[in-house]
Amino acid sequence: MNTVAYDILDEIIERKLKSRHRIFADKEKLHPDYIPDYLPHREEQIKRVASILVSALEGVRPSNILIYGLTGTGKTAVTLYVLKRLGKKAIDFDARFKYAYVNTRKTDTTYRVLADIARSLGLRIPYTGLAIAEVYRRYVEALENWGGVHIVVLDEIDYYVRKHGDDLLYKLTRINEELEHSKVSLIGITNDINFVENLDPRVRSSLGEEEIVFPPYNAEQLYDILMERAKQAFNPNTISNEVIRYCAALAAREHGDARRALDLLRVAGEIAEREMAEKVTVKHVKKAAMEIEYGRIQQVVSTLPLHAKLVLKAIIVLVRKHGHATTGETYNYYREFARSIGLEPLTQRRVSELINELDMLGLVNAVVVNRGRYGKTKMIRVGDLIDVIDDALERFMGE
DNA sequence: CTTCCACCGGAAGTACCGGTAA
DNA sequence: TTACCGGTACTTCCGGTGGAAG
Repeated sequence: MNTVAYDILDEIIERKLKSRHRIFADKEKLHPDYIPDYLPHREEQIKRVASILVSALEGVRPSNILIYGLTGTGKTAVTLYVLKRLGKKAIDFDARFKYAYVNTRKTDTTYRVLADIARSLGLRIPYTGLAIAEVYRRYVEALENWGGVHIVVLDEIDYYVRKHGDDLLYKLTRINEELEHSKVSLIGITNDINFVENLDPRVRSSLGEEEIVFPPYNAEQLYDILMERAKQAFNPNTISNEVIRYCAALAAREHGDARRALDLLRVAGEIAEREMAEKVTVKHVKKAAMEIEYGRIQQVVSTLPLHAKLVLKAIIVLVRKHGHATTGETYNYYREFARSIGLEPLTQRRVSELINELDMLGLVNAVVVNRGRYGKTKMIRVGDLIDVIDDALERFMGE
């Protein structure tokens, strides 16, 4: 009896192990953070970035760079690609060259941004406890002791500036005035082109010494990108041109987002593998599109603070009833709901902010409207994913 | 043309937490 | 141990506002 159970288990494990390598040869090649050796349709941008930064190898401070482009247009990939190459060359040239990369959406406080920059020089900075001025002091000190060219990449700076203003940017653009033996160059990456307008003019002119625009990819270019990666990521004969073309077309519809296209391809492959299919098909891609969207919602909803969940629930109930909701309606419903489960409700001011946060997370759509005599409020709507959101909400309501 | 609704959203402040340095 | 720091998650206060109604 036992042997039978083991046989079954063995078989499952064996089949699982076999199937794991059936579709993918090297899934890493499709990972969002992977930087490939070849970036199709970005030769221009690579040249620009590289020609600006090479002077670092001679110890000369390169101009600051501001990079614009929508999500998934290769901004981060190109920047890191050039910096990595330069880092290797620096060894041959015996040049003192280092770089820091900070995504200011993920690392979204002044302290942590500065700490990460300082850490890239090998400093040990505690997670908390120090004054920001102290972290800055240590960074400057380390730069002076080191004496090289430090390139600081601030990715998605529009998010940081919106939240905390441009004080840090101002400080960093002027840091060279305090330095004698070292130099610092900044590379700002943003997908919001308008964001520069609300920068301090001094910061704007300094950061924008050089500006590079990354246009969106079209379907054909996306196809080339996917093809290039698919060759490495998939086993032969597991994926067709048709499937790749389909992924490219889907992503092209969304402002030519290459990351999206690669995600689709990777998840489609995972689904095919799970289903023990021989090949990835268009059907798998369609499933992947759904799975990515559902997964995102589950993830976002599950990490929402309790009161944000209650507010979201209130919105869903009201939208189901009337097709839309306003801040006032939402607040009244939320307040009674919170009281009914023995919670002290938050203020309307705070709830108004929570609604904005839900909007930014893409769970709801809130637009400020003026209804004349009937006042000014936010019109809140929820897309066709309302049922998916509600499902996730029910599942994670008890934290 | 003026009123006035139903909010918006900035500013300042409070409480708390996890942490450091000396 | 004590003084202090930054971040989070709020509250309190309040001036501001576009446009339908009067």
